[in-house]
Amino acid sequence: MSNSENKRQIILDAANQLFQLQGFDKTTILDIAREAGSSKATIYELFESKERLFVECISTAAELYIKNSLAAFSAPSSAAGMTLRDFSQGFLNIACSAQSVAMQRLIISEASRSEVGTLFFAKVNRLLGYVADFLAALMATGFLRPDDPNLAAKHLRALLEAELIEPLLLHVKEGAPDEKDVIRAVGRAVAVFIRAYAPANRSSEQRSPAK
Amino acid sequence: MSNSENKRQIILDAANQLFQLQGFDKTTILDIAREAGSSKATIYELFESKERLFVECISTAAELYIKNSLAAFSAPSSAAGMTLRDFSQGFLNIACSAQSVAMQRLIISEASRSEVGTLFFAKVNRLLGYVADFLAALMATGFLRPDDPNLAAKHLRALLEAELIEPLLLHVKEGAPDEKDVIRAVGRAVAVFIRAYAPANRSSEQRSPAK
DNA sequence: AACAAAATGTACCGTACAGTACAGTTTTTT
DNA sequence: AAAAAACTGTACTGTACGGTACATTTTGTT
Repeated sequence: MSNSENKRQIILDAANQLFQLQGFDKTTILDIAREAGSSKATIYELFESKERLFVECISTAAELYIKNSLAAFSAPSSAAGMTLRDFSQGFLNIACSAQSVAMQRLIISEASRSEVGTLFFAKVNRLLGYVADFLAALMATGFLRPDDPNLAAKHLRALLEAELIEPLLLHVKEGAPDEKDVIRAVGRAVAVFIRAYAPANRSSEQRSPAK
Repeated sequence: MSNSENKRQIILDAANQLFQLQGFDKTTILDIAREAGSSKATIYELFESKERLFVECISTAAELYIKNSLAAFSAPSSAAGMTLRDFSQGFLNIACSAQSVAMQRLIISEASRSEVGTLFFAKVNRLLGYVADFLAALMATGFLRPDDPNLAAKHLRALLEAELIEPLLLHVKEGAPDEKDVIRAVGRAVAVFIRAYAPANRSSEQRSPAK
């Protein structure tokens, strides 16, 4: 029933949960063992050290974060019905989730001690690369003015995160915001982004690219 | 020579430096005592606990962060020669400094355990309030389109931080970026901001408000 | 049922640190 | 110079945890 691969996954899940809930230092190996219904000895059998276990947790969580954010790009109606809003909505929803916020806090906390910072940075850049490609396409169709798509991607992300992320990261608000609030923030951010990157002659009132 | 107030300040400075360098957990009271040329006993004479000492450090650092960011607003040529760029330049320079980055990392790290998150959030909101007032004035003069100035302030800040902050926070890059790079990032962010918040009829090529 | 492999619980080692107590030393005040 | 105050170094308490070793139990296989 519970072969070695299962145990490993169970321990990873437990560790992930506890790290996100309590941070790296305050989570002990014994905590993880108990949560996983396992033992210290088994954890050290399957993982080299607490640090390696941690890195593996973060790596998995970060990969999930990126993959979920990219979901909009691999939707069936990819080329046609894809809009800026679809991606933005999906991205901000993911970014505001309790999981993602906890992960980001963890990564920032341990960045100076661990390799997780570099690891996450690389994954985020991959994500931004995809966004840049998408924006470049919009520039090619004339929906957006021609400009550096990589810069535009960073600006879009920044605008999306402008309203909701900080209070979560600073633990002023707990739990993901209402879906309604996310949608509204996305609307405001995307509107500003489109105005900023609109072609020179048109400054607003254009919603859908290549519909 | 060294009265009680001096000792207190010396200890605060030492603690501040070590907290920023090593984080809360890895900095011991003995470290701080040694760095301050003092002793554990004296620290516990002057401060209630390690946590209180920490909060006082962060509070001071955060206050300085805000005050420095606001420097542009209290410049002598305030009403007249003040431009969006002046503030933006000053703000991003501060925000990219090793001090500020370390402080932000510390705050995020300890936000779930300590009151520093709420404390910092309040101070940032105060800063954003001033920025919003300034932007409201620009809207009144017609340099910017009328819109929610508080939202505009958040968007401006987000755009300013879009390029340079994350690699610092994630410890991918160390030390403040070149002044030149900061200036360039400010230029790009401000240009995008102005386009986004430009009045409906004009979309670019307008640089100075109320010159 | 018998054997092998995996997993568990416990005890242990070394280390580390917040906070306290205090005796002795230095500095300041009178 | 004497008295008071501030400061220091050290030792101690209590606690905690990463990692290892191992004897015992559970699980899976033939």
